[in-house]
Amino acid sequence: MEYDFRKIEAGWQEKWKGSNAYAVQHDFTKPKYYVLDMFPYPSGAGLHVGHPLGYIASDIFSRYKRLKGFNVLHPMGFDSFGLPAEQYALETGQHPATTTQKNIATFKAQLDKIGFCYDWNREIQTSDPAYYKWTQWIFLQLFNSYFDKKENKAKPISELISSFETAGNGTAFSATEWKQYTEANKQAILMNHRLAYCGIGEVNWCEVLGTVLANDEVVNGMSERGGHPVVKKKLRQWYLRITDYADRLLEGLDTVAFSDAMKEMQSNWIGKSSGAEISFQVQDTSDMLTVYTTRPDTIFGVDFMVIAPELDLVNSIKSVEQAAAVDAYVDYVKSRSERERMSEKKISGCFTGAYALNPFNGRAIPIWISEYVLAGYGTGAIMAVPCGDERDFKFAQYFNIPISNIIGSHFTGEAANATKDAILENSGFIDGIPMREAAEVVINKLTEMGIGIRKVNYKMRDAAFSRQRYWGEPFPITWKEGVAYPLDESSLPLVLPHVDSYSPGPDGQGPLANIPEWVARELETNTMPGYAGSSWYFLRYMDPHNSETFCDRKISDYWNQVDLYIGGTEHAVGHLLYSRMWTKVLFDLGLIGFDEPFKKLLNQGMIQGSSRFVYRLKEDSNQFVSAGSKDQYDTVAIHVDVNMVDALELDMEAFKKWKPEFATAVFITEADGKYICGAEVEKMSKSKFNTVNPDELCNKYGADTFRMYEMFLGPVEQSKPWDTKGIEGVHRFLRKLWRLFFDEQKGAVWNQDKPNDAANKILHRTIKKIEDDTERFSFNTAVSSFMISVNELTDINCHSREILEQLLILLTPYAPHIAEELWLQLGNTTSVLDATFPVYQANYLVESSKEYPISINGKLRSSILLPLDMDTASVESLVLQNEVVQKWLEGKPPKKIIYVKGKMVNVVI
RNA sequence: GCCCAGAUGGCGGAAUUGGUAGACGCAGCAGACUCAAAAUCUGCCGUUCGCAAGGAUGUGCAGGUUCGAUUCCUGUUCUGGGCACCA
Repeated sequence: MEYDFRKIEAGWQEKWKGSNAYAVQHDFTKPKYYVLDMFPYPSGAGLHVGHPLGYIASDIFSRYKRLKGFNVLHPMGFDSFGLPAEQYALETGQHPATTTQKNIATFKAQLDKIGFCYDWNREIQTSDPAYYKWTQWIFLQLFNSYFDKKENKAKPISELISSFETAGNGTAFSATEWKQYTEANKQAILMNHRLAYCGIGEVNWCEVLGTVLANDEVVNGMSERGGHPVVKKKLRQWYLRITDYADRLLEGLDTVAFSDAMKEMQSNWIGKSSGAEISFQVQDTSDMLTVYTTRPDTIFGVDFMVIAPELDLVNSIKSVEQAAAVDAYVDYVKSRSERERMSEKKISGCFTGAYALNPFNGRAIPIWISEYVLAGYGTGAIMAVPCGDERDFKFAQYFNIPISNIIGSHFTGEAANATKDAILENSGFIDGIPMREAAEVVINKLTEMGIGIRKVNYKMRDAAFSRQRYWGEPFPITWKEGVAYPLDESSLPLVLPHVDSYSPGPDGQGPLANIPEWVARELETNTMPGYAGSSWYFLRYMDPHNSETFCDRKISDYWNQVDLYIGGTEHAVGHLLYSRMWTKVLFDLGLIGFDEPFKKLLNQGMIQGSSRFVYRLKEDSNQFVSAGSKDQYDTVAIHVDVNMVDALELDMEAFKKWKPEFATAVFITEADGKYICGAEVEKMSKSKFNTVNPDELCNKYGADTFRMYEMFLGPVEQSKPWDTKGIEGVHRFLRKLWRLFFDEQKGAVWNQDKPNDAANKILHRTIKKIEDDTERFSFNTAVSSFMISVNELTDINCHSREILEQLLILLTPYAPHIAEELWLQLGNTTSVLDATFPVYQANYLVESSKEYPISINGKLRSSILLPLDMDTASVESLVLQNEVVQKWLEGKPPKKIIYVKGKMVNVVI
């Protein structure tokens, strides 16, 4: 009987489906475990081998926890709103809903082939009205809430209104004044408090295309489609007040098991700093220039000011002489994306002709504009201290601005020194004070003078929450006379209407602005961004069909936090921060019982593509030269489909058949007649012809082989290029495992023999290793220890059912199909999915002696077998008697002997 | 530019707490079985000197700490991810 994996896998997938083997019950008496993957965006390209890496890891862990007796929730769904579907609709006229459904069907078929244990009854799709009804509902909760800074939590906005009605807001208006305000006025004030609010933001605007572009669609300041100029345009936008949660998002990091790198990325993104906001009088005007600085102690070292070119202040302070230069520079900056501005190495800027006055000595400080100062951070203006800040120093040098020194010998004039350890010089009233103490003194003085305050600042900005797009959740908002009103909850979902054209609406509005009925109802024409649906989807899986509420509180109390969340680091600061914020809001409003969504986060690495190239001669487009001699010609590298290249050797016949233009290709080969391709690691993408389809591998080798091979590639967290070579080895392993049970000629070879000590030792060592490795997500080493144990059981000719049965349970999470089949063949009547994970027994692994490595001066020279319980003196004397040691000692006594019990011996001479 | 991560044989990787570098697998080489092939099995397999025994050298690069460093520290190079409208 042979290992017919195709029959076995198809058969079991069918049976498991039929028996609802993966249906999850709300058995509140069982301990729960929630394993979640970041759900995919169902792109038209289908699944490639990079997607399943994390899914396989989570599937293994889910199945492992199930064997360990947990009630495991392991759902899957689709993040099905998004730009590519809309783009595709623009190009082909097909409705995004249609193409999205088609793509989802493909994804599901592909996922099912790999044998995942999803409970598809719980599938969610963010573009399904039954789902986004609740996305809209949560948006309304955000809209109807404000952040109470005293209590550091969200509350219903009605509470804020009643406090305005009874006590005003304390400073700006009284209760009486509030009551006299017009409705529009009241709403405008409330808008400043809502967690979801409207404001003005800048977008990438392309006049020619008449549309707003994503950063992705802008290349070098031009639109990707058509290459038209892109400028920034101010538009009304929705925002989420995530900055109010900055501190809690920071503190929450201490309560979750994310990698240190992940925590650091998030905390850098939030970018909390403390310092002061200082207002400088602009010379000969009544204007004040307010800067944010973390170093108020350096105020006497300020040699110039830099303000963001887009600030309105620029226009009011620029001098007549500088006006033309300033306007030209502002125009230049308008054409630059924020990314370009931040990564520009070339120094640029323009003097405004205006001066600010140092409040302590009245010194006139020139005010410049430069693209490296961004309007969105701090006050959009900085005080530049070239002796203490590298960028300021370079700027001063470049523009020949004289540099003052306030830190004495700490500043050489060659480079800035950001030290905080200097004693201040040339610093007026803080002369002679250590910098660390001076900050405090300066802030107090500024506060006294009424021109400065202590200020905590965050780099993080409020999250832009609207898109001028069609394929997203409509906002449940109507506009009446410029005031936004929420729709009644009972009218949800506000269904995305059908459109005939996906072209943008007038004045940068989205396609919804083209629908007369929509506009007539004064509905918001923006839609929500891609991350709206993904900010709370982990909750909906718990209670996916509830039509009364987004998720029943009793149910969310049971399933609680996601115990293990698996996904890529590319979501480090986007999705993860947004979903953490939403969770905190829902918690504050009492809708759920926990305020961090993900207890443990595992980041899977990205599987990159390994591209292959042929080199076409520039002078003759029909000739292709092998990589070995390409330098002798003038060539163009062309991507070729990796599936027709064996390692680096091109299948020349397949290449000729690949595209008609290559049918008569002529090859300049290596001396042995082979055509060798060039190789490069790049992102896996259809356009680079480096994608490998999991379906084909499942067909050829089976899902179990594919699963184990993906794990065997290396640590899940690590990024690596895909290479199909090597999958044979894993397949061979499964066949070898099969042969422990069945012989092709003889049939069953497994027996009821009592296992010997050697077999038990192999089994129990494997139990321990698989359990340890699985717990620490070291799936690659787990696969390797399966290989080792099968090799060893084969070597000792062990076919004992008692051993093999336990091994199958261990293998179930990794290779469920073959495990279930062999389990059945051994005569079991229940599914191996519900078996109990074996318990490791230490007594089989007790050793009494160890082969110790013997080093001389740290270099391995020999080894000696020693009893583990031997005392140090005896060990040392035995080691010294060893002839290799004696040879190295040359009769002299050793300087030192280091004996680490159970590890090694090192003789120092 | 800024933030984060990574680098070990021909290749993917192992070494879990500073203690035998290269487990396991791929590729390769030699052999067994076979009419032949496939499948399977056995042996070899970092580099280098040596007939061998054995030695030297070796974890991106340059230093340092230590009896001992792939592991810790400093600097540096390259590669990957993110940088707020791709998801």
